[in-house]
Amino acid sequence: MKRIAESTVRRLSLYLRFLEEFEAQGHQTISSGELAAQGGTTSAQVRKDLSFFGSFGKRGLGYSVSALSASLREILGLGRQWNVIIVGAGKIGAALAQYKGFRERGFKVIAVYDADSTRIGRTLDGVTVRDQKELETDIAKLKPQIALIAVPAEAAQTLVYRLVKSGIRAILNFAPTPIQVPPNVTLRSVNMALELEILSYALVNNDD
Amino acid sequence: MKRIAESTVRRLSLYLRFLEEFEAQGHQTISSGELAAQGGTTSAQVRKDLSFFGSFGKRGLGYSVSALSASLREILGLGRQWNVIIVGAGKIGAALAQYKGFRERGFKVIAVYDADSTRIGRTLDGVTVRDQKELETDIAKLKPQIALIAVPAEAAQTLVYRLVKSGIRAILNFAPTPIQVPPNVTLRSVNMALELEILSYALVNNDD
DNA sequence: ATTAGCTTGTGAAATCATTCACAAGCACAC
DNA sequence: GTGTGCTTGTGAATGATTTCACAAGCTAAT
Repeated sequence: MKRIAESTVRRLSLYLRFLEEFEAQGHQTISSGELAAQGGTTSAQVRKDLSFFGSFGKRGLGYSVSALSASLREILGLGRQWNVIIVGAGKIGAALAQYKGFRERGFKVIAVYDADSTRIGRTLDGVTVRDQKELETDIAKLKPQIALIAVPAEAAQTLVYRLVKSGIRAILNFAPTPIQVPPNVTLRSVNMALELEILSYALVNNDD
Repeated sequence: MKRIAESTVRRLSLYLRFLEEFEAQGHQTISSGELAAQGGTTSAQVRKDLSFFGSFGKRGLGYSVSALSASLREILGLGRQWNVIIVGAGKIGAALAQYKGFRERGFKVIAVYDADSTRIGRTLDGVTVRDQKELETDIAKLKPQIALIAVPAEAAQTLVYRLVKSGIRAILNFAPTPIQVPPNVTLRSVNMALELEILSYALVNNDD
């Protein structure tokens, strides 16, 4: 299949949220326009996004909420549980470990690691913080598919090498530094200070 | 000035990081190629990004590290302190309130709010959690420019209306829901579960 | 059965972003 | 001062994404 743009995947994920809300409200069908209104996009965009994966609607009627939800879950690979490890049990790592939103979407935090002996042994929402020395053996045993990294910037790249070598193929990085990964590994980064700098730029430059 | 793409602003912010590292290492000048290598982009991209704002380099030589740093800080509006409030003192809000990276870049958390009486009165890194009822009067008095929101999804949109009405013009949203803002307000959203879903998609669909 | 009223799916067009490629400019050596 | 070696700044070309616009298809009413 043709490569799909990340922006498209991101929107599909949003559409799925709305569909679930719609379903909870008891609606049977939804049009591309209604879906678009929720996500701040256009009906043409919605239809184009979906068209990359097939044809899910009925002309004149719209989309079946439940059928489209199911299709999107299938496309996004959400029909299963993903096992996640978190490396770094500082403020951010601990907050992530206890974040309910992951579990609701099928992402289960199965282990948390840190290098600091004062943090090792603590329990976060039922998961005990382990020594990062155990990473390699634990990954071999537990086979997590996704790693979240919330370690200091200096430690991030070295850690990523270790994770990749151990077989991790998807990483979500919260350390405020760019990371290199080989092409068969997917990396996404969330850099909160950088988001604030973009806001700063907007505040200084927007003369609406 | 012509509207600048967000991706460009994001990269400028990254370049600034590298320049600061370079400066700490005692380098005087840097070429677009060196800057690009750090940020995983190309030298042409670096030069194009900068060209939107002027001409900062010397042909044959490259850029003065200190001069370019200063220019980027100026462009990004970082030559000043920005006052930030955080609404929501749960796990994520509390982690944000204590995150050192903001302060280092000139973003000062001056107040934290919550609706839950068990959280009100707690102190997070020198800032006491206040009742969200005080938001309007506090904003009028303290004039923060930026708000971070870390409240439950259901509460987010209503909160944003209140913030906008009180004069906030830049919002960083961590609540896992899309938010509407008027055109004179800049909104950015960080949705962690959504990032994981993009990783899920990649895991299911990448056959490298 | 035909019509009216919607809504999809999708090529084509338009817009936006990145990469190419090269003239112009600077520093240093001789 | 002339030449050599780099590196910038930038139009032009390419590539990617979004928007447009409309034929095709479905439902329900008559």
